[in-house]
Amino acid sequence: MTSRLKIPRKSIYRLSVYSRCLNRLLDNHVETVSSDTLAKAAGVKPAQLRKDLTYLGNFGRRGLGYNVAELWQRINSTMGTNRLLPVVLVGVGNLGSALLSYQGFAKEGFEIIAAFDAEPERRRHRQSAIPIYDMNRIGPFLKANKVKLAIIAVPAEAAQEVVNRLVSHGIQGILNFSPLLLQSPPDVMVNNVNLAIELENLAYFVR
Amino acid sequence: MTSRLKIPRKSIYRLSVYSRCLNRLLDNHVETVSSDTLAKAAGVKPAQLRKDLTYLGNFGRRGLGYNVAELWQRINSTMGTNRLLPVVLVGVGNLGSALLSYQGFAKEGFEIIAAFDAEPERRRHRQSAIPIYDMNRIGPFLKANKVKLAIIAVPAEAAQEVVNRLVSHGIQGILNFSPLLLQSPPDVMVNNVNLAIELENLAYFVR
DNA sequence: CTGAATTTGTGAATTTTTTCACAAACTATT
DNA sequence: AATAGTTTGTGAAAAAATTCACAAATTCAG
Repeated sequence: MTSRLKIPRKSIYRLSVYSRCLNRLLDNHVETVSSDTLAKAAGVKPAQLRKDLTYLGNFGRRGLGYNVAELWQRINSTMGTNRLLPVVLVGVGNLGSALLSYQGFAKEGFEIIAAFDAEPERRRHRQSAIPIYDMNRIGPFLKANKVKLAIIAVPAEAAQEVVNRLVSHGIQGILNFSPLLLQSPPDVMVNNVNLAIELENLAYFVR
Repeated sequence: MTSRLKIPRKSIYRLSVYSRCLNRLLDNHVETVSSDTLAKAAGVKPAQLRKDLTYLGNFGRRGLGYNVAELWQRINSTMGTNRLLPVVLVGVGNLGSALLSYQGFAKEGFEIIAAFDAEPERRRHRQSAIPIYDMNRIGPFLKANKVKLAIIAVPAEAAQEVVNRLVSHGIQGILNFSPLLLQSPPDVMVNNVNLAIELENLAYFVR
């Protein structure tokens, strides 16, 4: 029941989507929502939504639906989103500097506490409050701050080396924006975001 | 056999990954590659790779592997990546302006030919050669340039309206960076990239 | 040319994910 | 308090995706 590790990866992913939809319902002071309504908002089938929610326990009210606040609570405590999670960014080029000033992360419970770059002095042009350090300081920093998550947005040719380094310093999750497949130990989870692939994928269907 | 619409979505996605791996092999003047080697590079199982490739026909040589150049050809002609596809960007905020200067797209066969924003005069600070227009000029532009693909990176509250507008002007594929589920007709394909969700997903497994 | 070693292509088995469909639980109304 | 109307929770069915495993094709070394 509460054994968290059994929740399928895809369900986890969708739970995030639900949480986001719930935010909007909370904003609008909606108290109760049915699987049908929420599923529509999240772009999934109602049965799938209910199936996903059963991993969190049973707390819907038949005939009425789910209490928005409670559902939000449950999802977020399961996802561990209630505390701000420290994250570091590696690579402050075009994409990296955009991610630095991207407001979205903070809003969702993540805090980029520092950025690292091979040439930090080149990146000083931003007024962001987030410090940008030289790569060679990353090891001690990660240990001192117990950082477990990293976003990497470095050029393809540097990516693998960065990963090795991060892993050796205890990083457990990596969000990779480099257009390259990264080798990593099985206990380190890597999520890849490849913008070019996303577009290509789209282009195929468009013809 | 050649009926393209039958290739599963996920296979299409992986084909892009293979193509990218092949690029590197081509750079290194490797002539032949086995499913085993390529699969390893792409992070999939060999059997899955071969299964995916059967959608493109049979052209591997048993005992030897695949001709790198031919395989690349086949994948790219199937994916339609041989010609530069025009794309527009809507929303030139933090993320949008990063995408504008992101070199990756052009390298992969896409060309952002224009950007649009509700307040284009605010966005003039970049030295990019790509013109930034006011949103109200988007309709005629899309028609004149036969643009079928759009990237949207606008705030959540504006996203749906932008989609409606794009769709009404013939856009067929949308790469959505807004943290919101978009309603769209079934014949318009939307790929969502939600950075916060990716991180959250990672965070769950990290604890 | 022969035989050992590779590697593809693919039906079939397996696993995973999604969907169905309906009894049970509850609400709301009168 | 009875009835009609919702909506959940979930086994079971279906569909989709992945993996297995092996015959057939081919290479390559000697």
